[in-house]
Amino acid sequence: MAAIGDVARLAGVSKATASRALSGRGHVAEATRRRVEVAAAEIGYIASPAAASLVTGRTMNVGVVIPFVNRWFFGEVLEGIERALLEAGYDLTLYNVGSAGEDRDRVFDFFLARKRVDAVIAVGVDLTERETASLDRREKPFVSLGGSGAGGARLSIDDRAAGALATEHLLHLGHTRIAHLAGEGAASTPESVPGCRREGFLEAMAAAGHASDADAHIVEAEMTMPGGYTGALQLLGHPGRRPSAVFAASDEMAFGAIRAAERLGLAVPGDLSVIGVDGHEYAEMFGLTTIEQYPGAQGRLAVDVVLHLLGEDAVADPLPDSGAPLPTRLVVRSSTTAAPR
Amino acid sequence: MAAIGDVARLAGVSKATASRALSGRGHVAEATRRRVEVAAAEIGYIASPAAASLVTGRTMNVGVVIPFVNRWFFGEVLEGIERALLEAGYDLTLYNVGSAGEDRDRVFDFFLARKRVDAVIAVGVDLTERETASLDRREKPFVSLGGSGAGGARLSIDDRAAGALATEHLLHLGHTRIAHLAGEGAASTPESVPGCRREGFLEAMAAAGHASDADAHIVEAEMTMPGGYTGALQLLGHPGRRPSAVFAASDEMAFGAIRAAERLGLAVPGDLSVIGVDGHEYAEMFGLTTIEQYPGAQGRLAVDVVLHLLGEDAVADPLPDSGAPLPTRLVVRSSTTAAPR
DNA sequence: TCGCACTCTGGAACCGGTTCCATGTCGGCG
DNA sequence: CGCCGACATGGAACCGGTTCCAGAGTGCGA
Repeated sequence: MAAIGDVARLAGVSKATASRALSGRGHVAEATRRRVEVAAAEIGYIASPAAASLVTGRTMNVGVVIPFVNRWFFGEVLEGIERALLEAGYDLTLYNVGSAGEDRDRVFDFFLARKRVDAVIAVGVDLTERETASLDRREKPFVSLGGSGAGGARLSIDDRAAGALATEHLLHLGHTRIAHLAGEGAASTPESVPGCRREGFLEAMAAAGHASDADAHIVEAEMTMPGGYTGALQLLGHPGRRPSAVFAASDEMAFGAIRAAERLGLAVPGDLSVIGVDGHEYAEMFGLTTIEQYPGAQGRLAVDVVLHLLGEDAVADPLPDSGAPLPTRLVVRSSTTAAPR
Repeated sequence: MAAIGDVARLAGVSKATASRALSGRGHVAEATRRRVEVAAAEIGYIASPAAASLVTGRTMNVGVVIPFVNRWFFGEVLEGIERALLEAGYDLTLYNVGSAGEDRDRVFDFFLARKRVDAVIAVGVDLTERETASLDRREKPFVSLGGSGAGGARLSIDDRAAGALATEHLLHLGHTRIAHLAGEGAASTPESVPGCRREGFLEAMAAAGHASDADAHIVEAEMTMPGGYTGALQLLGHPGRRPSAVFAASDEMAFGAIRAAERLGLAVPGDLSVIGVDGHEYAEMFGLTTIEQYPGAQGRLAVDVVLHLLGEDAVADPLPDSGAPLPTRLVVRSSTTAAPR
């Protein structure tokens, strides 16, 4: 294998100069630099990142902890992160861990604690105190995107506001019997993403004077299409007090709800209005009204923040106010309409 | 930072012995090993992988090249790979690159060529000769899963047979006007995954004496739900010669086709039978008949092969015959039925 | 003309492990 | 009883870069 010593010898300089020439740090005469570069190209020299990180302490590698890759929001975030890291010359090490468990502990204690990553991005993970402490102790910067956990930078939309906005949209259309397809754990963990969206729903319903109705019309389910499907079947199963509108905690759930409604012979939006959250790429096809968030952009932003934390000065644009929620937008399509009188 | 020298000193042994004790290689007295372990735990010692790989040449890291993470098959494969690598103590570095382009060259020339990964798994990527040559030159083992490319281990289902099987299922049900929703590039690249499935379709149709019909009934589209939706609208748009069955190249396309049919007022399977390929987790919900493959298991298998190539002897079960296609299974649900007379 | 600052370069230490080789000890066997 | 081999351990080299420090050469202002 070609080492930097070989390059140096071929170029007739010392290892020190060769290193400076190739890395661009320190003073090297232009002619020398060129000679070194030619020599390096000639023998197909490739620097050993292991050797470099041994002395610099940087691995040029960012760990990403994410509970799913196969749900749209998460996949999209992951793609955004990947692209941004690639551009910055960083590698992305993937840790696909979900709920607490042996695997999760293993990742935090063994993989992340090792010196293989310079920083960590946690997507949709509610970090425990022990976990953030472990990261802090190793002085690893981390940002969490759409998940709770003290310490570190935190990025997320205002899920409470999103839930309220979606509900208000339905209220403005004249709906009063509005149901909510909540994500798992919404009731038990109010500070989680599904929890906040549920809170927003309850708040808006209460403000409109429908507090008592609201509680009874919440069903929790997996935030997937089948989850939304079975949840909606439950919600719509009692012909007597059937809701005229459903706020689904995610677009995938909303798709499932639409399908369930059609299965029951209910027209959307004629008999049932449906609104979701995400801005899923299939929303257009389903004609789904939704609160768009921009997961790809969120991923790229998380990378910006992390690079900034790492002291990478290439991050040109000033970061947005930390703490300010990420942008969302209500997009009205054909799945919501005025309540039948 | 605690280094192995500190551990050694605390335990009253040499660096060499400490290293042997912690890594488990070579002879160390049981009592000594215990002393070293206690010392390491006491000061919270964590080995530097950079230092280790500098001398051993192994990074305990596998690169995964994958064009999408947000399509079900790919996401599922990725999760399978991740889990298996984690169990084996390897890290997974993700390279999300699709079609040829600057990014792709950059990944192969810059990222993969660097010595950061011990091996590469390419999922659904048709490797160019230049790319495989580059990997070979660096002596990096690689396996490609569901993609073409000479050299290296190759894992995939028999896509031609899958296409034929799906078509035959429809033929057995008495359908004769069968359309095919093909994936992009099916016609132009016959050895690609969509290409093989299309070949299988044509073969089965020809064998049944419907060759002339078949050609006219193929539409290519993105292998996604909207792709299947718009493709199906095209296929079903001419009431005169409307097909009575559709073979979609992927389950996601099939879902889109089902939705398109319903949008057009066609009952599935009454007016239109639909079959897909994948065994998508939503197939049950849609009642979709499909050719199941097992992407999660495929991912794990790819890891087994790669670890075997790396000389990891922990791979217990003997690998299946290389070259033999991966298993598939026809699962009949409610989206296919006998052709209307 | 001298001195200072700045550029360019090489030597050498160092990062933190692994591994080769040498040394020493001990038990078993002929 | 002596020898051989297995086991246990330490010393030192080494992996391949980066960086500190020192020294040489150059240009410019006082």
